[in-house]
Amino acid sequence: MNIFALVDCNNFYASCERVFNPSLNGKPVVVMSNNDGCAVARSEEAKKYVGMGAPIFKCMDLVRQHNIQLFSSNYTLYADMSQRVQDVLSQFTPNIEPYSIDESFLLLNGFNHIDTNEYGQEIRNKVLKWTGIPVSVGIGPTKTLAKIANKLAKKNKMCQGVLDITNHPRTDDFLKSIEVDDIWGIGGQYTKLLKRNGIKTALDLRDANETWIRKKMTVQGLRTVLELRGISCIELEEAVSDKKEIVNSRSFSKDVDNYQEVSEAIASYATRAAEKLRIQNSICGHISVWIRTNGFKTEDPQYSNSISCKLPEPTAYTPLLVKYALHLLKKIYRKGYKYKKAGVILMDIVPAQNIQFNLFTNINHSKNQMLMDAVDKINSSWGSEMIRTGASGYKRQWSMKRSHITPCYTTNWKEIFNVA
DNA sequence: TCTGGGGTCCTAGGACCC
DNA sequence: TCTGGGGTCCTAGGACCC
Repeated sequence: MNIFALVDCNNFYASCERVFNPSLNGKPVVVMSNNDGCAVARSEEAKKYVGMGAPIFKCMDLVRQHNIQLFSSNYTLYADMSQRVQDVLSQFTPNIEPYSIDESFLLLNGFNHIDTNEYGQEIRNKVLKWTGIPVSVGIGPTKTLAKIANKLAKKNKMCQGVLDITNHPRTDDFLKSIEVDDIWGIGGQYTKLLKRNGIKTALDLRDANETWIRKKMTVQGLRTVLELRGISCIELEEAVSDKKEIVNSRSFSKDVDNYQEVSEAIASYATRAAEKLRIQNSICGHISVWIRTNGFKTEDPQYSNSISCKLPEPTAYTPLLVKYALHLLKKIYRKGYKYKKAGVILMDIVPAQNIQFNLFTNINHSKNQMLMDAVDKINSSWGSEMIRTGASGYKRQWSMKRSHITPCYTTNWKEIFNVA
């Protein structure tokens, strides 16, 4: 039998900000999404005032009233802190899967001789001591059950942040206390479907009819049911796999009503997507571009469209990808709308060594490659977009708003010590 | 004034081929 | 009056995750 542990950082982004500013301890802290749009992380103290995903501009009264500390998100900092947490976790087992920026699955097979609750406490204490980040640990025989155990460990003060529900005499009570929408794999649509059919808790779902579930919720739903029964269907994925699709998209900080600015944004997004593509040493064969107006402004005329094309040969060469992205944008751009959001998607991604040169194009691949290597090196040491294509603009008034950003404490000493 | 961004998997249905 | 069937590939869209 497998033993999975899910280690989840508590209120991760808010906790990261606190590590470098301990005066925030005990105070309500909220970290905002890009453009300082909505709440994406809240300290315990802030949870009663600001909902998850709540638009911040609608909460400003409460923010002032309770002196809630607001932060723009700083993903450079959070990614580095995430790596530190993983480094600590990897001391506890060789089998580890970083699942998201704030969660990791650990496989504890063969650890039968130890008390898993104690081991969980050790993990918790060491991560806190070495990184400053508080975590919760849930343990169970499947990933889905480990997720549930983690939820219960967070909810229940008595657990002190750790709960193992493997062969627990109160398993049925535990499952009964979990609503279906709190189960990993059950989102809004399936919750509606299940509740309509009298399936309200994890216990109900565990005991549901397999055939019905398969028919209504595909094999993925069936897997969830089996996992609730303790049958492990979702394995640990230790190898970090290459992305099959790379997306770069942003909302603009203001409405944009001219082609020039939208095209700067698209060029800039294509540039960033191409960088990510090269980081995993891949090339792409398809590119897609989309734009849309602000759906919240129902009084404005709305437009949204997307378009994609196959590239003459797979590439990771920024100038070429920018050229195609702009070519596609021209086809879907319509005058007379106020645009709010746009994106570039790279698809048909394969390893760079799989390149099949097109006999009918005349491209100097090794020269292009050397140029991209040089640009990537410079940008990674001197800051992203230090070198960029002219098409991505100079003034860039559309670019993201981040009014409450903290320094990249762990990765940029120049910034911290204010060196020019 | 102000409402995030980046991914994966599965299925149905159309296109196309023999 | 009569108008095939089966396989495969691709894409769009829907569901989910953090």
